[in-house]
Amino acid sequence: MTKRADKPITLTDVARRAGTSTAVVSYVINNGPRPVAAATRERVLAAAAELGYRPNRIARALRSRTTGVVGLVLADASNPYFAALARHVEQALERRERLTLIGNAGYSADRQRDLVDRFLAAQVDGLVIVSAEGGDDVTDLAQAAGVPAVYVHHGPSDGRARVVAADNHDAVREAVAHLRGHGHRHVAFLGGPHDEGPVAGRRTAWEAAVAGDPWAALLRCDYSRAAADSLTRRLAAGDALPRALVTATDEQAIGVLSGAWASGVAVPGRLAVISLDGTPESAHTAPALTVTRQPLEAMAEQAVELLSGRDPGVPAARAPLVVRRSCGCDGDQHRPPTPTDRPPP
Amino acid sequence: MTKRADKPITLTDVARRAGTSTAVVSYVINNGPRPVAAATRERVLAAAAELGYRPNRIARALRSRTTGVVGLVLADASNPYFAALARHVEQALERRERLTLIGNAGYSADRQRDLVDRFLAAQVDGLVIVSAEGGDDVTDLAQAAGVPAVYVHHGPSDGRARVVAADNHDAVREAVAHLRGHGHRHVAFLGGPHDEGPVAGRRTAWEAAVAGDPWAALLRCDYSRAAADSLTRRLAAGDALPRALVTATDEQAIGVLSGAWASGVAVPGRLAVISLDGTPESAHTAPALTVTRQPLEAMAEQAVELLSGRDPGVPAARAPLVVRRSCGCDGDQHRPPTPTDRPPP
DNA sequence: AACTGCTATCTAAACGATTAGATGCGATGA
DNA sequence: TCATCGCATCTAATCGTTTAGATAGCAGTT
Repeated sequence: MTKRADKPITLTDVARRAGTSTAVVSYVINNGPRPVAAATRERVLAAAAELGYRPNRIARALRSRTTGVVGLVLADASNPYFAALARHVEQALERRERLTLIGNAGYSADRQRDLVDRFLAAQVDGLVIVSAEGGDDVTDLAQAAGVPAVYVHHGPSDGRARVVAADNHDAVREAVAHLRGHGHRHVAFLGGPHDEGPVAGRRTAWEAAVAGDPWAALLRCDYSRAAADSLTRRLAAGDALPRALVTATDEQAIGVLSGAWASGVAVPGRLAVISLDGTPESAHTAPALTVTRQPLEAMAEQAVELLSGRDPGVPAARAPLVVRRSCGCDGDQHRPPTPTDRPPP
Repeated sequence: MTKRADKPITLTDVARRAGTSTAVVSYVINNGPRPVAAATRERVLAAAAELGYRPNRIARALRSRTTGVVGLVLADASNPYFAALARHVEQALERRERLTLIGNAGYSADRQRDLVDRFLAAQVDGLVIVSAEGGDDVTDLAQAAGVPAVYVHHGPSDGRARVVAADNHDAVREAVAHLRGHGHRHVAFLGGPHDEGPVAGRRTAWEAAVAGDPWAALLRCDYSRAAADSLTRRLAAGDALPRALVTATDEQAIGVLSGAWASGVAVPGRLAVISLDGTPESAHTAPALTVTRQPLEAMAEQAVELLSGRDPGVPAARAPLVVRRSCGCDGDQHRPPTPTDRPPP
């Protein structure tokens, strides 16, 4: 309790107090590479406790060349899907007693590169890159620094980088089949503006699922609520809305919902919707979204595991169909919302 | 381009190559405390560039006792309000070329303390604590380590700690007045389960605004979508819903919306709603929420400014009323959603 | 010629931990 | 009794920067 802000306690202080050298103190603190006599260990522990000693991780990092810090680069922290992914990555790292440096690239390849640069200068032990289409390939930077890097959700496709992404083929097939089960002959798809990326995988999966149906419409817009909202209003105004729609992302689905509401289009009555993300937000839209829930936690866990060099080898978990209201089912309309969707504070 | 992963370039390498001592290299790199002759400076810069030298921030931190890293502790990263706040804090730090260590306390005072402990061990230059009611007071820890700490949104009320929070009095008054303008005599309030915290400030502001109206109902539930959703369903089932409601948070408002939808209650027709947060999500609910938007960016900026010791002295910015649909106005129903709400990727 | 003042640079001591190699010492075996 | 072995511990180098103090060279003064 006598520690002063202006004079932090160091290893040397503890050693002096315990009447040993700094080496033994170090051995005790981290069950060091060499054993210490029980009596001495006690003395050291006591001294450390009395002085309130806290190891200086910076000094440790300098010497041992490992910081216990991992850099997390986000394409867009505003997007709840990415934000949820980030949360799970942070938790997975926390479980392993590592700290998370976070940074937001805002869809800019330059800023992404810059961030990785700064993280590397801070000597991170690893990099997790939650990237979107158009994200720069920073594998070379990481490799030059000898730091392991893993992409999550989307990564360069040249095979040089490790990428963790869920396989959506089954999920999309299931979503389309479910809407067909509601009697919809033609199931449309709302994809992203470009053709690359994991969401393109979703699109091709949809194409496979509706193969042979020339009336199945492919729509495109940005992965944003605003874009999907105005697209929906435009289609509604031109009476060109499909009756059943699978959206690539929750953001788009939420935009569709608000656009439909504003246009007086009933969901699911006039337009049935299933989204392919399943972020927590999807449980409390009006109406609640039926989704195929991405295994975000498993993806985060796998990514962090890959950083440690261990290759879990497990294929990505499947995305289960979560039936709620927007597809035309009763969903949980009459049950209280499930508490697992968002635990109360 | 010849740098190898296994042999990082150090100051010494650059010095050797430039034919100088390490001191001058250091002086050049950071426009050091001493001047360097122009010619020498050129040689050093050239050598550094050729070798691809990147200063080791860990070593620098050890020597100069400043890491350029700030710790950000979040009460709940799942909550979009906190998440948005976190994003703005990260951006404010980014602007000052500082890195952000992030951690999620999950409403646990123990974990919050633990996180602060670990951040301090990592020698952060400052702490930003986005806390909720019940968050532990960690000022003592930070103070003992001589690290500046700032609370955002909510902090200990004993006056020892610096706390940044928006003043909501005017905002609440404005919200109530707006609903009265729509002809509602009695404006109810949905607050949190407890009475402490900044949201209690919102509650007392409401009490002041509806003073003299004995029919103005005070409702309470957790700050979660699920809780507000089921509360709304229960009230609707018992025909006990108010006609006009101000909610303390967006999360609650969104829960009210989904509960109302599931109960067949029309918003804003049967129930008018205004929320007091104004996170980006609120623009794309069905119907779009009328809110008083918290000046999150200003709060983040102010918090980070406080960390640097400068006291901006500015009072918290007011929360402006953003009129959309849920209050009964036309809102932006017929305009496409404003692009500033969520920029497309 | 000796001295003063500058400037540009070098030398070397920190920062706080980790850890290989040296040392001291008691027990064991021949 | 003396070498040998193991254990517990100490000594000191090291990680890559920063920066105060020493130094060298040169121009200007007296």
